[in-house]
Amino acid sequence: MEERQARTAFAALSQETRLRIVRLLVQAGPDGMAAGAIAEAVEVSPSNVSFHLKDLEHAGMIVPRREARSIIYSADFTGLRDLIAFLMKDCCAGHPEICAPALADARCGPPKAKKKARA
Amino acid sequence: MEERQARTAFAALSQETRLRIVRLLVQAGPDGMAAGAIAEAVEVSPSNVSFHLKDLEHAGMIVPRREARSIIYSADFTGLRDLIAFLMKDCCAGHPEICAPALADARCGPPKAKKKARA
DNA sequence: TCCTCATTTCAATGATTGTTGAATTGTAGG
DNA sequence: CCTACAATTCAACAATCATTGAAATGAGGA
Repeated sequence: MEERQARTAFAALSQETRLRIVRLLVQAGPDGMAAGAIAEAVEVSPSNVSFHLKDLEHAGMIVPRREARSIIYSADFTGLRDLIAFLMKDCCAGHPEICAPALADARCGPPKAKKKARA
Repeated sequence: MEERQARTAFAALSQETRLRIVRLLVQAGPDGMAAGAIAEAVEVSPSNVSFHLKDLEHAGMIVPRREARSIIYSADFTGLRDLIAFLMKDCCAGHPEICAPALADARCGPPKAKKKARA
């Protein structure tokens, strides 16, 4: 992933409404959600959600598809994956020992049995 | 990491000069670099670099220490690590199989022997 | 103490970005 | 074809952010 594209993605995720949309769509999974449903869920006007959806799409964080009268958006897992990879490459550049703990800490999937309070 | 803090970090990394500073400091490692040296490296005015350094510090991406007349900044690997963890938690929420490839792809350390063109 | 160097702070300006409501496009059903 | 509905586009305005140069702070050396 290029630096410019990464910056665009970071900018997209830095805005409250947009980050909420992304998290919502990640939760929703591949099925995605219609623009209207997203607007309702995040409580912003249709035109505003449309504005942010376009931004997220441009940033490669979500992907749209038409379905009847609705437009369904879903998380672009490839884009998210690439962004994580970009960040890790930077962070780990020459210092793998420092970033290795991130992997353990991020532990994909549901928490199995936390050892202590460690939110 | 809280969502609000993550947004601040994303915002910090979304700006060209700031992202360049972070990457520079990651490369520099724990020794870090003086503010003046950073300004020279990224080719912006001292006051401007100071503005961005403050922002990055606030975002938890870099950490300052005084050394004689200079102020030395270095990458905050803990902050970067936490941001990666935040992104992975989101991305992987319920979909570990989708994000797992990110780990292999980000491969900490120098590339060993790429199989093909896979930019 | 006085002087110098490194960095930060400040105020002003220009540039981006987010929000709003009205008008528009595009899809489906009667 | 006409109506209803989903979503987007547009123009305008408010708000936030980046850049600049001058002035201020703070640490060391003479």
